[in-house]
Amino acid sequence: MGGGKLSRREREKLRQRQDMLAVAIELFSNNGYHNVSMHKIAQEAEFAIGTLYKFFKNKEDLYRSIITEQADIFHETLTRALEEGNEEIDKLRNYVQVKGAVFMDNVSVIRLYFAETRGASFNIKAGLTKEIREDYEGIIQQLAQIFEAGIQKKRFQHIADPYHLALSLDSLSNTFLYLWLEAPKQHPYPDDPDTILNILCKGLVVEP
Amino acid sequence: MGGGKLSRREREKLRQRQDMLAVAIELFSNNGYHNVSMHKIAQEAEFAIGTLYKFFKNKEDLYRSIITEQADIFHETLTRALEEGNEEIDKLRNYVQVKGAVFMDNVSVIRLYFAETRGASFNIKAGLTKEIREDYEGIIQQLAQIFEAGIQKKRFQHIADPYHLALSLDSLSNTFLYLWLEAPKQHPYPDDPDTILNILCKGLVVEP
Amino acid sequence: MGGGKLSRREREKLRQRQDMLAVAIELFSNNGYHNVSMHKIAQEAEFAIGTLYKFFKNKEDLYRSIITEQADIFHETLTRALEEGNEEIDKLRNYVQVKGAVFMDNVSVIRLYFAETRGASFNIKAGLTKEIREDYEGIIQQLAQIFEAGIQKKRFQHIADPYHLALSLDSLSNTFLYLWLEAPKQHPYPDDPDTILNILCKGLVVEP
Amino acid sequence: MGGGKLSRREREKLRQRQDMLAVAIELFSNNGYHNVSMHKIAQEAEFAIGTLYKFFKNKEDLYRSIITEQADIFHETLTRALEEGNEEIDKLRNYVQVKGAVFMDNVSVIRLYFAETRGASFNIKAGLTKEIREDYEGIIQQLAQIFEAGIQKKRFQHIADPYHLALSLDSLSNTFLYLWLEAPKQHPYPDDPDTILNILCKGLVVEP
DNA sequence: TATGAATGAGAGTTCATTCAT
DNA sequence: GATGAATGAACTCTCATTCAT
Repeated sequence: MGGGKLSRREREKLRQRQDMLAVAIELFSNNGYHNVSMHKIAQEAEFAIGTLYKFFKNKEDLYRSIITEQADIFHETLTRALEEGNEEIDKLRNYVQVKGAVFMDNVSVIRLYFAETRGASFNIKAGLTKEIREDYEGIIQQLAQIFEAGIQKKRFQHIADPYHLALSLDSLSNTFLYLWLEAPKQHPYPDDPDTILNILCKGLVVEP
Repeated sequence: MGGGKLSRREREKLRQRQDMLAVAIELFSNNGYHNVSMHKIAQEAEFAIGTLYKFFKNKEDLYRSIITEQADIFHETLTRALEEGNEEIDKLRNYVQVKGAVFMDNVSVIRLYFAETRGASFNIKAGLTKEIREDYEGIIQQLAQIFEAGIQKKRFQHIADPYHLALSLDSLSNTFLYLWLEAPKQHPYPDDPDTILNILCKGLVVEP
Repeated sequence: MGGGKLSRREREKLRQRQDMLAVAIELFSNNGYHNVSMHKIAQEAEFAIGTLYKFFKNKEDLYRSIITEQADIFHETLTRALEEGNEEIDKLRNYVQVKGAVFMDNVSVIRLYFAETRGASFNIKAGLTKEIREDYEGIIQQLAQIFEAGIQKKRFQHIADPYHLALSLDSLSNTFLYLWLEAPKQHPYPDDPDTILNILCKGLVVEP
Repeated sequence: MGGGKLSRREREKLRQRQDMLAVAIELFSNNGYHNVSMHKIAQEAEFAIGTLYKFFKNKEDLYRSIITEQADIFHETLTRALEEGNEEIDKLRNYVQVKGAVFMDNVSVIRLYFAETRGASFNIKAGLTKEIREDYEGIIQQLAQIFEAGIQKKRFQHIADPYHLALSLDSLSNTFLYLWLEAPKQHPYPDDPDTILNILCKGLVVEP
């Protein structure tokens, strides 16, 4: 992002950190938090165990770093997607499309993300989840407002509570992402966001 | 259910097994697989640890038993719900209603079920999930056939691939179950299945 | 002590506990708390590490058990010694003699005891020491009262504050115990307690 | 001390060494050998860890340096105190007074010193102690000779073996130093050395 | 047959020490 | 010469599993 104002040392450090995180994401994603040891992560990342602990003060901190950093990226990207476009329907299309893109670019991390936002994540430590869920809730609220605005502007029918509609749209896009995740070739995430929106909106949009 | 030919001994054994499973479900559901020890389960169920191992050959086997047996009950119940009613729309209504009922009666187990079918089931051992997913897939296929039939009978608009519609309906009901799970009073699971079906079907059903 | 009302199981357990404590005392005494690992203790006591942790919930608990249990025995024995005899000088003689006997019977443990009551024990955990030091202080107070009584009865000269005299007597007996500890044959702890008492009391006792 | 032939470089080095030692003394004294890391020492002394290792080949060497150098100062000071004064009683008074002064000026170091000469020095490595104990033994011998001379000159009564008297005097002054250490205001180390000497000598000195 | 004491592999974490820069 | 990032042996502690009683 920014200029190149980091010293060689700092750049090197950042790269090491990224390497460790990348390995950890892969392992956690494939095996689950409790089935991955710090030694395993260190080994796969080709660092000594002590080095790993120089970067992350403990296992939970490493996990927390993954989740919060990745969630930040997702949430920011999605928030921005929801702000672009004038028409409500365009914002929704953006959301579906961008969500697909960003998740498909981060396959490994989404399992962890899903686990934290939806699944039975047994709060590796209570509170971790809280922050993320609040961000997630923020997105849903944003979506809900878009639905509400659309309804008020008579663009959408008032077929359900806007908050429910928001959750539903998110849920539907997740469904397609799951499908794709399990068999990417057989079930590609739709290029056209209307494929997903139609399921929700075919009866939603007020025909002009 | 089956005949009545179980000896007193066998009945006693079965009851012990049920007791163990019930305790394990509660513990796993509240704490997660890795945060529950075999000792804890034995203790809470008031059996010796050795006795627990007489019934389940190891921790994974115990977990697998819970998941598969409970999933069987769910799937059977849901399958039956999909067979009742003549009109396709009634079958769907049944599904949404029965699913809500059965899940709300088994709060503890659904977290585990969700974890296995969707989110962060890190395959306690690969293959566990497979069996359940196949059952789950069966339900979805059944649902898909109902949608397809409805479309062919011109009861439903062909707004999307029937398989996608099936997944979507299931996903929407899950969404409402999650909501209820997190705040039962604030977000009751709708009494009227149309609340959920409308989101999907408002534009789906062909107005007569 | 009491009858034999312990079951075979309980007796066995007690014996195991004693074995573990005995090994731990020896190791801690010779090497210091931080230079002895739980594995080492388990190994020397010929138990699995897990068994050791069945008896003591952690390393500190094991150490605490040693110190408090042994200190209890010492303090009780010394307290009783101070209560026997009519004349103050006899009580002091008793103290010096019994202290020598009890310490010489528990060579290993006294290093640990000294470390906790006097030496620079860096409070394996603050508070451990507190309890023991209070017991120790109790002994000193008892001694001080004896000196005070002796002075009031004109048996002793008032050559110093009774509390200081109490500490001094204790300190002098420690000095002889140290000497004996380092070279038992060359520096036997005096059979005759007056050898020690004279250093303090030659000018203390009022000649009749 | 020696000539003045140290180069600026050498003087600088010496000062750095002193700084490191001073920090280490404080930390070891407050926390104990095993609860202080080399990193902590380096950090507090504001040197790089590598620099610390340039001055001391390992942690033990650093500790050994503290103990031996400080002990040297103490022993030299005490030895000189024992050489001043004509009368034996004055030498003893000097000893008690100077020992109090030097210890009270070096509070931090005396805990370590006590640990090494008496209590729970668990031979950070056997042999460390040896050197110090020999020095200490030297002091005690010197004291013993003073007692012996006093006895021969009929200044002191022969109430006990001179060596025992020497140890006893040292022990008594330690007792008062402990007291002061734990509660400086409540238990000041006596200004008048006779407060301590009387406990030992009230009956020792032959009244003229 | 049911029991639960005993086991020990393996987890997370620390820190003395080294050595390339 | 000074630095401090990197190392990995060793520590404390847990818990799934076994087997003699």
